[in-house]
Amino acid sequence: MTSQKIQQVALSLFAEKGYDATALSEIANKIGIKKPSIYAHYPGKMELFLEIVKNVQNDYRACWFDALKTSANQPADKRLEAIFFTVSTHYINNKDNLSFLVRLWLFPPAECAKNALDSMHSLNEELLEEIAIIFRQGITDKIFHPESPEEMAHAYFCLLDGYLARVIRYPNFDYKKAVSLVWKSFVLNPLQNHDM
Amino acid sequence: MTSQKIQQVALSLFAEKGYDATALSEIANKIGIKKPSIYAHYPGKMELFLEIVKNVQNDYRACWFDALKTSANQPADKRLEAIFFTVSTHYINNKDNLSFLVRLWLFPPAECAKNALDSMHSLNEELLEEIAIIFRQGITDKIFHPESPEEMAHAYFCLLDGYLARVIRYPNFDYKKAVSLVWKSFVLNPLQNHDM
DNA sequence: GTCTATATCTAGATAGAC
DNA sequence: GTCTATCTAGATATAGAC
Repeated sequence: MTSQKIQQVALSLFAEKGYDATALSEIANKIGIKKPSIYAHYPGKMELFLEIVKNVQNDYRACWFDALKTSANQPADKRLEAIFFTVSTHYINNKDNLSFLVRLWLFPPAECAKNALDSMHSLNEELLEEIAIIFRQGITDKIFHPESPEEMAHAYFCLLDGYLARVIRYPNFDYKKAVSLVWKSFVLNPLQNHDM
Repeated sequence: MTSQKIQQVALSLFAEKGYDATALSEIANKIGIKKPSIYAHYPGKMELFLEIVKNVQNDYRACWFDALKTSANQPADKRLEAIFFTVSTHYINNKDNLSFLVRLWLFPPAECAKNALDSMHSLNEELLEEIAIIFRQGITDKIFHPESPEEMAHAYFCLLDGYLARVIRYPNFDYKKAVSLVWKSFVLNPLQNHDM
């Protein structure tokens, strides 16, 4: 279907160059149609963009809740590690989605900045709370030292977000190797495992 | 001087809305002049942008080398902590510079992407190497376990970059408090300090 | 649904008076 | 160095034939 092809090409260009620097004519050229044909599928550029936003956010949420569900029966520390690996691997294999999402989160188009930030914010708060729950459980189970679970969750996201941002700008890095070391550098198990 | 005022307002707008979404007329309006007057100070929009790039990069480099120099007589673990605090504090107090720099690094304007990425890349490689040197020294001094210093440096930047990205999107967060916990979550001293 | 042709708008940039 | 007036290019979007 042409609508899907438009979305796919638009996602890639929006991810690479951003909303403002991407012309509808460029999208049309890449798929071999003329610019006005796009308007048979989407009312306008912003509507096309927001449709992609919706899909990329749904993919993000799906990836997270899959990781949360799949790891549900593991202890807190192993669970956090599994989620880190699952989410980062997902985005190493979907770099367009990764760039689009990070760009949307940090620097949304000025034209829809307020709404985009609201939706990303609530999505992030939701996941932050899920991670805080795991830290809280880990503290109850005496796997972690008793610190603020919310702040530990923030620290967790600092590392994950920093890692994903690096994936964007160091595309030739050996991620499979790096992810282990990055993860090992994060204190997860100070009560039991003092030798790493 | 008017040139300085233009740069200052342009930096703030480029940081907030990005290069493409910022109009010269908007810059002019904010400082109470008309658009063509800008051309008496800069040959064009891109030249103005690149001038700001140069200054923001110089500020970044200066901040880093100041942190490196000031901490030079401390042991490796304390040194890395001091640098983390110095650099993050600098950018918490200069949010325009922070947004501009992160935007430039992750999503430079399509028009100058190749050159901008080249200069940011070499700047980052330079700092990555400085941090790797500190890790290497720490391994020699038996402060750290013997891992790849380069990869440890990458992990260090993952945490720092993730923290700084979070500063952009959670401006009301208590950073002074958070930076300690974020830092404590990073394994620095496994050979000596097993109790954090 | 796709096309050609065109309307409309806005932005960067220039000319030239003061 | 600043202004008014203008040029030009390129973008979104629309009209209407096929």
